[in-house]
Amino acid sequence: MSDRPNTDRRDMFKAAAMEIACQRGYDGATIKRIAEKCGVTVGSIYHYFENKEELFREALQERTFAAVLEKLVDEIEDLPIEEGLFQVAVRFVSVLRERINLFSILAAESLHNTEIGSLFSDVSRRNSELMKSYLDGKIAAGQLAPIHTGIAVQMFFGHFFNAFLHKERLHMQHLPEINDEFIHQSIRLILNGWRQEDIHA
Amino acid sequence: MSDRPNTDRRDMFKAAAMEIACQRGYDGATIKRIAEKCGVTVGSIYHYFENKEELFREALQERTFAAVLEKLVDEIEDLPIEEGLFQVAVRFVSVLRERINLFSILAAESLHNTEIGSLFSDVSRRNSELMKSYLDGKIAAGQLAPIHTGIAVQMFFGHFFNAFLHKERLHMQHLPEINDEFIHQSIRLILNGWRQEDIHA
Amino acid sequence: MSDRPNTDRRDMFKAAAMEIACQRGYDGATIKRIAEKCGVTVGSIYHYFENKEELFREALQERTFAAVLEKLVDEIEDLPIEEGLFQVAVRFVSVLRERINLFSILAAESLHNTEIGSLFSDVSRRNSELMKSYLDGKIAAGQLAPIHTGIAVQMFFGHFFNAFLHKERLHMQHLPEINDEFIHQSIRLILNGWRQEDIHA
Amino acid sequence: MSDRPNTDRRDMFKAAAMEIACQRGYDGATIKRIAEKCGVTVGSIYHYFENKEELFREALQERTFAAVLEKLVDEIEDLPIEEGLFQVAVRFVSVLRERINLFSILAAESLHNTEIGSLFSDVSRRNSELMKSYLDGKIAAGQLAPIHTGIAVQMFFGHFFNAFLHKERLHMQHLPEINDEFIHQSIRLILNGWRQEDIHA
DNA sequence: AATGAATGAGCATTCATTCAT
DNA sequence: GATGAATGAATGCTCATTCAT
Repeated sequence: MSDRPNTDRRDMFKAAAMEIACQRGYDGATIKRIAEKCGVTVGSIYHYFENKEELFREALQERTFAAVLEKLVDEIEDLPIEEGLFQVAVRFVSVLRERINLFSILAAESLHNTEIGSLFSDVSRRNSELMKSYLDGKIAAGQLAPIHTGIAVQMFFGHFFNAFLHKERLHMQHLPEINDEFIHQSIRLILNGWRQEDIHA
Repeated sequence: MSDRPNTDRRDMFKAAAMEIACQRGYDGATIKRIAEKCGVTVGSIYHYFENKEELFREALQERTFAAVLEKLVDEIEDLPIEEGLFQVAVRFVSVLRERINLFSILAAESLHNTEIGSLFSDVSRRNSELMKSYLDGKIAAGQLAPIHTGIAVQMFFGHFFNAFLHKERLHMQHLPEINDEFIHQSIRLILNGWRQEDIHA
Repeated sequence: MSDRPNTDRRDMFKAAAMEIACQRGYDGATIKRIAEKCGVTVGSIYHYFENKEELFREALQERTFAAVLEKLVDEIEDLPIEEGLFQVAVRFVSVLRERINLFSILAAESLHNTEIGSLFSDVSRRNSELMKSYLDGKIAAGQLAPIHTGIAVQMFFGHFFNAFLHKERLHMQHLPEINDEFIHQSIRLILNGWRQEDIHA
Repeated sequence: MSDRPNTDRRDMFKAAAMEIACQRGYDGATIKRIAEKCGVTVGSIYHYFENKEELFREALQERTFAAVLEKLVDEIEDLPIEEGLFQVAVRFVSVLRERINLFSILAAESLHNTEIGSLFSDVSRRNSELMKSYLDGKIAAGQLAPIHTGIAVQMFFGHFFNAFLHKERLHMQHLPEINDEFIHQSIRLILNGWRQEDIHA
């Protein structure tokens, strides 16, 4: 009836692919390992996906942050910026945590896999735009200094993405835990800057 | 003269390994490809390196940023912070640009290669510590607000690393160019914060 | 029907492995040669066996003498010792002859392959124990002198194993043929000893 | 002055080859490993030996038991047989122990290396003949029963060779230690036989 | 005499993919 | 839908041997 039958089965494969690729990389996520994790044979996967690349492209595409951000931007519209940024950061980190698999692969593979690279680029752009328009609104409303929002957004997401990857994926022990306290301090740093005040006076 | 003679040859292999790995990942940088690029046979590489891992470990280890930062920290000691941070950022970006191969592999492989992961972690820690002690000095001197330097350093390097990777490695076209202007604006953003306040008035 | 399906195919590989290893040793029995002998490609063997070691371990394990000896010991219980020992020796030699491949590998590889070595050791122990309990029974029944059965068993199997290997595997032409006459004389030698005494008069 | 210069150096290589081959087999005794053990480079060995086979052939040839046995046979001529056989066995075992390397390789490689096989065969024949003539003398002197000395000699050496290899090379723990007691018991078994008869009364 | 660099063939193993059943 | 068998190419690595220096 449909050309994409048995969605459950496809999803199972995608989930398994993500999980394994997270631990062993794209090359390490062999079709055999994915099949074994799902309790089927190798050939079976080829019944659902043309090839390995299709499996991964689909799995990655349907697991991005942009969808979450879209809703979120509306919800925080009326909060004070500090609170709004906090909400976004919290959700961002929680999505990273949930979908650590996806982002690991995205980060790692996009560096030498054109297709995944452009997918990453698209996701990144959508996020940037949503966030920029939020910040531009705040500037227009006089709640934020007239900063370069392009750079600001990059700094915002980049900071949390980096911090998360290094702490929770690479387990760098010299780094602070990524919790509410960390997020609060980060945002305060972002908002207030590092400069010693009377200096600014 | 040394127990690791014929440094030239070893260097050639390391450079080739970096270059190929940058384009095709660690797994994609096969010994055969490295050998071909150097115009020798596979076995020849094993005359110089115990195995693939040794080749990469050495190549990566001797291409980190920490050495550069060490000298730099002394040089900028007496500059105003804004200028000091600018110098560090400029040098950081220029090293990234020079050694884009290294950092691509580091970023990509450390996610699922324990050895490279811990190497990355070490490098990261050394950088953090150097920069933190610089910032702590500035705080003690009253030139910087008493911020959480751990987070600040992460934000600083993380921002430029991310921006660079996304722009110059992944070629995300919606992002601004990484030039002096970008660095200046980024640092001003960092120092002043985003907040709209009488403070800034 | 079983978790190790397609027994025929597995058996084919094991048989080929034995045959080649007999002629060229364990190291000389490459997977490629085994595959070629079976008319398949290399990868195909790995569909049936985890690795080379598993292939050989299984092949060897199912070709030991202990199983034969187990039955035989019951059958010869009531025969006179000379006849009983003759039966065992005849069967032992005939199994050696049948499975010359196996024993060659066992003998050769166990000297520098731990796994095969311990397999050989196990087989050897099982044989020893079966034979010892047979001899102990005979001693208890007063049909045999109260000898050190451990050494006796070693001497018994050792003699026929050695004689066989040297004559039929290494083709040492100065040695007598291994036939019924040889076995009879060997057993008479074993039972009566070499000593010249009025005893034998 | 000679076409085989620098005997010391050649001997060093042979000894190293034996030692390594004993632990890892003929194939495992690579030229590189032999060179490393001797503190020279690979190419150096080829200065002394045409190839690997020549190195091993020579090493094996000059390390047999026959020379020892030749002298021994004279010395024991006048001892009672039991004592004579004990002396031979003791010396045989001690030579095995000393040259365990050689005999391991001989036993292992002769099974699939024609050249080594025929070398082993020669050594075996020389030993057999010496021992047979000793036994034949004893029979003629009426000190030994008129046994088939060909088989007897095979049994004698075969037993100790087997026992030694299995116990001290393969470390089969269920087997008795190879010591004077073991040798004594073995010889008594050989001389008196196993049969329980009024004969022995 | 010795070195060190190089080679080419070979090895065990893995993998994405195909396809008859 | 699913399986299991098969393939062919590739991978990291090893080895005996050669040879200019």
